[in-house]
Amino acid sequence: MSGRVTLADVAAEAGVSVALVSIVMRGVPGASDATRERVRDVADRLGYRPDARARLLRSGRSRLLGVVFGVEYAYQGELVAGLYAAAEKLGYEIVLSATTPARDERAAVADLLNDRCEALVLIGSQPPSDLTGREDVPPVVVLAHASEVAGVDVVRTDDRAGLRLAVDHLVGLGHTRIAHVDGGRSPAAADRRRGYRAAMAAHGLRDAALVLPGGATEADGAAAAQALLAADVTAVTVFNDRCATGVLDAVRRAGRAVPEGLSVVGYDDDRLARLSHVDLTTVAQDTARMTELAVRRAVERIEGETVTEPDVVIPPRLVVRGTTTRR
Amino acid sequence: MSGRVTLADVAAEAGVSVALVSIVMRGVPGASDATRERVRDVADRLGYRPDARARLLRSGRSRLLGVVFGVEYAYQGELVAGLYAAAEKLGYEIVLSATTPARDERAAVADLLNDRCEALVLIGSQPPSDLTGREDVPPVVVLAHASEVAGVDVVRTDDRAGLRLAVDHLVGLGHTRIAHVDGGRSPAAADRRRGYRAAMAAHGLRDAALVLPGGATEADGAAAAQALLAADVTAVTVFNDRCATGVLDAVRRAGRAVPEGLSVVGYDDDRLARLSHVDLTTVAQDTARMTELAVRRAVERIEGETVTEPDVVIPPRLVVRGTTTRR
DNA sequence: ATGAAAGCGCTAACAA
DNA sequence: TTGTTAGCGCTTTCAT
Repeated sequence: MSGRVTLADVAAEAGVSVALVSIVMRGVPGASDATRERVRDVADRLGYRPDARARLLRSGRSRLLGVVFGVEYAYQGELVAGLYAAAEKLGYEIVLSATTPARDERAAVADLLNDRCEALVLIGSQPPSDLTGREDVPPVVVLAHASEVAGVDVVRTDDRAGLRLAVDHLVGLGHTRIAHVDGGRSPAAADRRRGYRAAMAAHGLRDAALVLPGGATEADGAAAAQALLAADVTAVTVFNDRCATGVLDAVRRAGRAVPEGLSVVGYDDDRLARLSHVDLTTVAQDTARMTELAVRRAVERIEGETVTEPDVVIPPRLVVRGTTTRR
Repeated sequence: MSGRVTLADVAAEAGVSVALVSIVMRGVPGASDATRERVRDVADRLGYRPDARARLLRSGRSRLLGVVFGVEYAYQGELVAGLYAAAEKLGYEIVLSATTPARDERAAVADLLNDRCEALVLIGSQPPSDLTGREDVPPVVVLAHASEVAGVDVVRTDDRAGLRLAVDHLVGLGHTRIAHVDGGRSPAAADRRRGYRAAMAAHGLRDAALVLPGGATEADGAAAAQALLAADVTAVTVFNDRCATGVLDAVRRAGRAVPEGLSVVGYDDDRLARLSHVDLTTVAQDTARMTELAVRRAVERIEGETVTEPDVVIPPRLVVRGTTTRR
């Protein structure tokens, strides 16, 4: 069995009180260096591991940050990795709770709540109704997309600006007939679609705007490619890189060259886009900065600091690669 | 704050003892239906959530299954989803601990151990040395690849048989010059490579066997494509579907048609392979069955049942799609 | 069917 | 610097 060795065991073996061992294990002041070393030795030898639960129970705090994410989305994985790093720096621990096709965000959140997380970070989902209205609920930070839900913090990329960047780039290359493949019900889809429309309008291209139904995955992109080929366009902005990859592949297989016959811009700059054989022009989100800020915000809320701006918006960055060209 | 409502609060409000509320909340016998209903009502109204930690602390058991997985691998995500489902059926809870580029399996496992998980399921990694030799360590189940580590259970697909299936299929189509793109340091790579070699030998093609260095991602596959094009082969088996996708794309962009100029077989049957525009012939692992068996095995160990076969091997299944053809 | 009391492993006051 | 004590929220005897 795991964790059979308790503080008391270590204390007995080292010939000191449990309180002293506790002090040593936590690394707080209040023990002599000699004792410290001896206790550490004994603990190591016995294979002592602090019982996270007992510790939290007593201290009244968990220092736990709950993270809800979709286990099938690689880009969300990158965010999770960033959250781990950021949390560690601030002395908090990450508790993961995945959504799956059979497990919705409500279930994911419930687990986190039972674990007494001090704040929740939501990636790729909106706060379920459990989290709103109730009084005894921890602070919530929505990461990487906007949220209309009242009382939650948001850390996100300026997706409108992102699409503005994409459209500007394409217009700069001489394109005017530019379509947009939509993200469907994905939380960030609406913002990106609006950004596309606004950018087109800003270039006097309001009437040329064309939004095609899409989604968040390669299959959605491949499906959208048919409509895209039928439409009279020379360029397209796509909801995200996964979807763009699908577009790319289907378009090429239909015999239309990219970028010569069609310029394609993705979104996210995920691993996929950077692959040399994909080499996708895309809008990059500053993942490291976003995760850092999300954790910082969560901690600010936990520690009761006053937050002036609940909606933190990070500027995106255009990464020009090989799927766009002058028309 | 979360979880401010305690058993005692509910008890006071309902006018009963905490012990009775505990009985009701756990759904065990020992309370009248009337009381049961009243207590439940009060608990709901107060928004009571049992404190997982306190509960575990006292009961001595956690009913927690720790899962280590790589957050960037979609296929592992499918396994995680299956584990959630299987664990729920048996009344266990899943605790996720991700490995990331900055967080190795040792760190991931340490967290799980501190959480007092009663068993560990490892996907995509081998047990770190912390887990071996020590006495006070929970049972470990390695999922989806073989392990040489003593004392751990393994639930995996018969990868040798999987490659046998792939090679048989290609030979049946008339191919004899068949290469294999390797999985590099991935835990399952060695087995698949050996399976490939054995299958080639079985067809009298030992001398035609050609193993090319690859890896687990699209980029690795794209890189391997160069060597593949230079080699005099008409077909290739690839370590996994992600890598195969990279191969596919790079090969086609080099002007070689698939399957006409090169037949390609992947491995995993992940979402990627099923996409209509990828349509990859591949070896499918029975994900649902594997996760089910992994959880079952973990629970058997926890409950001290005698296990006769520590290495559970599931047969793979060939899924013929559009990337293979007669030569 | 219900309640009182002990204690899980730990931390936090406080005392020595 | 070190030890003593109380108690976190819950489950588990054991009474009633």
